[in-house]
Amino acid sequence: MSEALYDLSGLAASLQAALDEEVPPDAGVDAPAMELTVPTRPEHGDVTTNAALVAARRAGRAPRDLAAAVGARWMAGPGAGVCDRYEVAGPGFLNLFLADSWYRGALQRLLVEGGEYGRDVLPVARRLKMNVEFVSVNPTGPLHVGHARYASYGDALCRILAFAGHEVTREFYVNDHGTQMLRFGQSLAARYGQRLGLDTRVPDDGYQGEYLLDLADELIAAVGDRYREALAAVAPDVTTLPPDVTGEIRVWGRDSILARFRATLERLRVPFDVWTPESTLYEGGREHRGFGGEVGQSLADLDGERLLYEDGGAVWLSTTRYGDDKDRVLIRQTGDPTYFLSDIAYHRDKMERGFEHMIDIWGADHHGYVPRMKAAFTALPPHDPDKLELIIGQLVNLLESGETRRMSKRRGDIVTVDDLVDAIGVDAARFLLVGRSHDTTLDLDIDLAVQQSSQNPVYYVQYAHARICSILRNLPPGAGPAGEAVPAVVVGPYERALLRTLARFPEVLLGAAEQRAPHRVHNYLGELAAEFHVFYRHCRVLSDAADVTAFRSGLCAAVRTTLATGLGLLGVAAPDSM
RNA sequence: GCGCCCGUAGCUCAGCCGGACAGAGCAGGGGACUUCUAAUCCUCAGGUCGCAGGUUCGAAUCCUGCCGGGCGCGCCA
Repeated sequence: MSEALYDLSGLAASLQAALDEEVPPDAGVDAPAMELTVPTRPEHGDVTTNAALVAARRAGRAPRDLAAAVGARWMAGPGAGVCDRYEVAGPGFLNLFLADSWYRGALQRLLVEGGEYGRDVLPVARRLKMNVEFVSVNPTGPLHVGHARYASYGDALCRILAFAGHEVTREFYVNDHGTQMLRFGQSLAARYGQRLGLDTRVPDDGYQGEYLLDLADELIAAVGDRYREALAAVAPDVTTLPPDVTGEIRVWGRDSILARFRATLERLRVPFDVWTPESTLYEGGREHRGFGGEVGQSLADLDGERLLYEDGGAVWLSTTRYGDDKDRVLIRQTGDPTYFLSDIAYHRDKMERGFEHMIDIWGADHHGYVPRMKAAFTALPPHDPDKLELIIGQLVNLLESGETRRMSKRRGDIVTVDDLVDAIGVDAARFLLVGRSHDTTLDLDIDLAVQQSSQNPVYYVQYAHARICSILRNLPPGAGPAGEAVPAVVVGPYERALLRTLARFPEVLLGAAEQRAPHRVHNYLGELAAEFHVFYRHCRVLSDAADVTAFRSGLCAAVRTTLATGLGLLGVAAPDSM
């Protein structure tokens, strides 16, 4: 029997072949794909397929008759060695009751694949050179818990996409060019002045947060009173400072905050490959409409497409040509570029870097921006909207003992990522934040999270891993899984259940990657851990029978490896002991 | 007003590219530690899948319309 049969996709392929022999596929018709699943109810078999239901119409046969025919054909062929019996049930399901030999073969596969189990589930043809951009916060203040969600989601997604076979570059776009940065620089300058005893004031529309006082202290430590005179000359109004002074302060502040970002994200186990500052998009290159760099090139491209026009002293892009509901300004009346123009240049830059697919992860408060970004992207060569995928993550509602708490960075009223990690730890935070679909608003009650952190489901999963490590440590010498050899023991119900769950892992990963849904891995790990804990309660691993010990410890090793792989994909540690 | 997301057990949410009597965690009731880690296991209780239509052999899942909540609709980012 070929090794390929000992996993779900192998079984599915052989059943598909039997179906195709029974009902030759119609080249012209795109039939819905058959599915092979592990049913929740044991009487529905070890695995079940809807193949006959899906093909019945095309075959012009009754689903139950077709299921019986496919079952008989399959059992006479590839199923003979791995399946005890089959049943036709319900409207036409084909339920398979697998033999011990299949389970032993499945375990053997798991042991052979080890830590590689589940890797590269994507067919080669569908693997892409991808860029995933996420977090991308203005460097004007600390990262708050909302950012922690996108960081955790984006990071887990990147890990999953890469594990599934894509080549992934993780990127942080730094908005360091616009009005908000200007206000940030002025606010920092004012705080710096205050620390030097001047009566400089933070502008009304500036950043009032106290963290800028800390930053001002650091600035003094770095440059002393270098800007004192300039500030004293304009006090209390910092908005009239010479541009070179605010510029220097702004850049220093930006770099200082970016350094903090890096430290916090590293702590959260969210690494980035590339940090692209918006300001660099304006540097170098030939000028067009007064702008150099990637920005100038983008303007030239769009002019080439005849999509730019002037109105009211501003330069507009005709995004309506590509489905937006109104045109958008790229260059303001004042001559200043809009954020949108930078963003267009940024995406042009990513395309030039050769990515076959780009994912941007944005917060729901930016979703209104999607049509114009799509339109602009499509307007640029190669005019392919499918290369850009915009994922909108819903927001985090911060609750305080049941009451919604509003956060505002400019007011400085925030709960930071570091606060969260201090309170509940990285593992609990990451597991909590990717446990739900990105499409659902997440209610986060910090007090409750702290209170409940000890019963966070993450420990349930980690405990299963630690338990297995302990068991394997207690194995007498030579009693462990004997390499890849799986003894011919009878496979009991708990072992079977565990192996079926293990067998689902590649499909779970594929679904998580395709649907951009890390929470599927999260949920799967809970199921696998539960299945293991049940097995542990009912089956003694270290037994007197050498073959049983070898089989069960092999099974444990496979569970441990899969747990470790899955936890790793979520950025959560897999401890050897707890 | 228009657009996007959500509405499933007391709470927080899975399931949603159609499939067999709707799942988990937490909270609640009752049990199990001379045994490889009790951060565990077993068990009980708990639901008009927001409402109403439609498509289908089959709808929590797809379509339409309502209702409720969140977020947007700047020459801010």
